[in-house]
Amino acid sequence: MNYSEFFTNRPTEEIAKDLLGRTLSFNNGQEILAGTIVETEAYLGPQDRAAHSYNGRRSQANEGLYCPGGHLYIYSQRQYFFFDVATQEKDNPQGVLVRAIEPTAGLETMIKNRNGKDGRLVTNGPGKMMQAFGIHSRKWDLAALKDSPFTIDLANKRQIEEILPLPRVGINQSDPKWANKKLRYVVAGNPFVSDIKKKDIKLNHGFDKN
DNA sequence: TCGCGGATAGACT
DNA sequence: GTCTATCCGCGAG
Repeated sequence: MNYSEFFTNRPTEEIAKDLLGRTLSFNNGQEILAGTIVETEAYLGPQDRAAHSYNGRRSQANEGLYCPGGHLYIYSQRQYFFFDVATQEKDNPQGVLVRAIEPTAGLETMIKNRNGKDGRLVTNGPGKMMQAFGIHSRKWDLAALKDSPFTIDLANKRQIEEILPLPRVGINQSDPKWANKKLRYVVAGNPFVSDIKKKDIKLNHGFDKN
C-alpha cells in the first residue's frame, strides 16, 4: 500500500476514518515528532458548502486540494497552520484535515514549541498540533507526502473501540445541511480530541489493548 | 468547568 | 472592508 492508493479509489469519508489510530510523524531535522491521529475531518469538494473548494473555487491559496491524492494542502489562517492531505484523483478537490494527535514521540520538544503548554493542550486542535511540530510556514504545501518530512504509517494501526461521527468545527452555519453533516471523526473517549469534556474521557483513551 | 470576546493575518470582493 | 476549517484568557458559578 502506498500513499496514492490509500488516498484515492474510495470515498473521502472512509479515508478520514481509516486515518484514525495511525501514526503521523514529522522530521524537523533534529528529531522525529510523532503522535497517533485521533481526530479528522472530511471535505467533499465543490458541492460541500464548508469546503475551500466549494463551487469550484480555485486559487494559489487552495491549489493543494486539486493535487492528486496523497499530496499536502497546508493552509494558514490567523497566525496558525492546518495540515490537510488531498484525496481522490487530480482536479477532484477533496481532502482530509488532521485535527488532533496523541503524542508518542518528541513530547518534550512539542511542549517547548507550545510555550510550555502541557498535557492535552499540546496537540488537541489543528493549529496547536502544527505549532507543536514547530511549523511556521507553508513550505510543504503542494508537496507529495512521500517527498516531505511528514510520514503516515500505513502498515500499522492502533485498534479503536469506537469511532464517533460529529459535525465539523468552526464552519459557516449559513447552510445547516452541510454545517450539520457528520464529517468529523474522532476516537471516542480520547483526551486529545478537541473540546472533549472531562467526564467523556476513557481510561484506555478509546483504544483496544495492543 | 463553562461561555464569551478579543487577537491577529492572509485571501478575496 | 469583510470573512474565516482557531486559540487563549478572563470572569462567573
